[in-house]
Amino acid sequence: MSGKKRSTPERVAERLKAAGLRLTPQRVAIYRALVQTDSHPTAQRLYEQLQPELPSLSQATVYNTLQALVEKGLVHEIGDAGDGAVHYDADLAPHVNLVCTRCHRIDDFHADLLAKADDLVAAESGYRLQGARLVYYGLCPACQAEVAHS
Amino acid sequence: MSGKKRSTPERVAERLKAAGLRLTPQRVAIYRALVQTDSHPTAQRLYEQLQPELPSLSQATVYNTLQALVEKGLVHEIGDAGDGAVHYDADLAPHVNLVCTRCHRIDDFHADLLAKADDLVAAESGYRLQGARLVYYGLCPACQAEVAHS
DNA sequence: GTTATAATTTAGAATAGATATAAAGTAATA
DNA sequence: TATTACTTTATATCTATTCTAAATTATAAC
Repeated sequence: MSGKKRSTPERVAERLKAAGLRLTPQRVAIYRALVQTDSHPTAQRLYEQLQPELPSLSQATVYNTLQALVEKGLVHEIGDAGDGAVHYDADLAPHVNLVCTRCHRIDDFHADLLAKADDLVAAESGYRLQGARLVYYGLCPACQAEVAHS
Repeated sequence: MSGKKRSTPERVAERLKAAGLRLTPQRVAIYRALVQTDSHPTAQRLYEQLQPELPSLSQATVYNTLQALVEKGLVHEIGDAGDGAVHYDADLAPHVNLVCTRCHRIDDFHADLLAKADDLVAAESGYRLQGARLVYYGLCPACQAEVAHS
């Protein structure tokens, strides 16, 4: 809900590497931008924001990179906020997103109570959780089985 | 997660009326379809499903109706599940949505623990909550003020 | 350092979910 | 039944996202 510090920018590169991603200027810039903001930007927003810094950046790269980051579990998709665009968040700690249905802003709300729900949900549902927001992302039991066989 | 009964179809009409919406066959059909399913359909899905029953139905009507239902608080937008389309749910009780990042299905998970979070979030954030899912939809304080003045 | 190669970026075209528009139809009220 | 505002419809349009093919580049091996 505030300009609270999110994460250490210096570790952005190492975290990308640790995830098995090649270290390109585009990826570093996109991931760093996400880590440094609380505003849950869309792909378009990131593209516009990084234009000055990376004039050759293409929209496809932003989308590709975001997809890679989500797959590696470095950022979470928040989904759309009624504005028809997907929002992204690099804050992986369990927290509530408050989505304004009028102006489409997304605020954060941290509450210890919510952390306790994670284990319960995971255990009883059979999902493998990939995040803990007010929407839980994960693989359903059927998909876990299919992935294991491939 | 199961074929659990959702709501009484007979009350679909009265609930539409109580919300101040005109009673058209299209609206009744769309709202009833949402109330009767656990599958969190998209606008497109609803359109296809209702084709046999209402051959003249247009996509715009589905979108218009869903928007009206959301505005009146009769259904919730779940947002997209990684498939680029917005999903809808007529189950207004607080519950977790489990979104599979692979096959994009959305399951439900009810937990009493979550109900307790509502009041806390509402009180401390200043939002007026319109729903309680793992994403909370509502109006932010700024929007509440603006709406009050118009 | 070079080189090889597989991943990545790029620009632009293509796709598809969602919205806007204007005309025709219809529910609700008196 | 007549009126009127609200709805529906079909079509055109918008725009977020994905796809494609060619050019580029990060990484590892030499």
